[in-house]
Amino acid sequence: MEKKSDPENTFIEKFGLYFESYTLYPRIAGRIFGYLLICNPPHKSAKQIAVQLRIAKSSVSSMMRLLMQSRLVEQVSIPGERPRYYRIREGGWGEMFLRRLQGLSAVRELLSEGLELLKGKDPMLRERIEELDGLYEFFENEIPSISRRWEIRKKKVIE
Amino acid sequence: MEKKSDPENTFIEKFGLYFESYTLYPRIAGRIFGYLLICNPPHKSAKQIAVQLRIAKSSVSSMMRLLMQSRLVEQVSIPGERPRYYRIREGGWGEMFLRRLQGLSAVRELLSEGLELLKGKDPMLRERIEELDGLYEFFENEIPSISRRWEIRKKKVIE
DNA sequence: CTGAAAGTTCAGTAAGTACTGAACTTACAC
DNA sequence: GTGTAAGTTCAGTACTTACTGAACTTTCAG
Repeated sequence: MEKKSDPENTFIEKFGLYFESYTLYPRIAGRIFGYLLICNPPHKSAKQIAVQLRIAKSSVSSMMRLLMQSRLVEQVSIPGERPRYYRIREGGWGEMFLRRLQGLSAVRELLSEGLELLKGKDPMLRERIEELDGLYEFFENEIPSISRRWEIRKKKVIE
Repeated sequence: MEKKSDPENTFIEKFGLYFESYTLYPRIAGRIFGYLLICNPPHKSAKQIAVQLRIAKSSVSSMMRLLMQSRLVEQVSIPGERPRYYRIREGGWGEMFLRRLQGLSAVRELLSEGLELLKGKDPMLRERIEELDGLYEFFENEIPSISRRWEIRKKKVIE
């Protein structure tokens, strides 16, 4: 009988909670990702994951789809072995991170609708929204140089 | 009888949904914030908000507490008038935005627990986590210069 | 081919949270 | 001071989403 609160499980549970609040994916997806971060070997089958985390294989199935779609996880096939294995996809998290940063300024479209509503009224009334919009405009402009520096830094690490 | 889908309400509802998914506050808090972004005059009492948005005054009360705590909204008092009024607090959103960026790298602590678990094992196994940690380390280092540029840009707008 | 394991789908339930309404406390205009 | 409106609290309900289990389809080792 396996303990439920060994360091591995503690890490997995914490990561699940983190994942839930930062990525808006279900906790269970985060547990799986957390497990794939620390398991040995680094690839596991759906069955192994279900058994290890004590979750339904249907949950594993749908979470795997989710993690594959978001390109955080990839499949590995092993010759002569029937099940497919899953492992963390290199660079996947970084790509998602950047995608999220880029997505942040999507709110500007909504804000312009707000400005539209105040058209013709006292310009002072528009300042509330313009301040907010200015922030996202600024941030939008920051992204390209951030990603450029990130690419450079990645290369340096490889060398 | 007031229409439910005039442009104001559409904006408020959209903003509520946006708020919910990006700030992790309840949708109703976003509706209130959205209303305070477009209302005229820009300050409203709890009662006015409750009536306008057709929500319980208890909800307004607790959401106001939330919005005040996060410093997105501030109170205004008007002499000879009993109710307190609320309005968008200048700079509040930007401060929250920065706080969130700064908070992002909190995950590094968790990641170091993960590395701990792989101590003594094949160094290759650690790469999954180190890559992730490297991303947050990079981003952490970016924040100061981003906030510096944001401060500069804010000053320029005032001039 | 074929049986058995791998993998998917989906209806139903559990769990968590947002929101309300009613009962209450507080504050101030008179 | 006092009555009334402002404002708070909280138990309960409604709503949403996560997760499961069972029934199903697919895949492949033998």
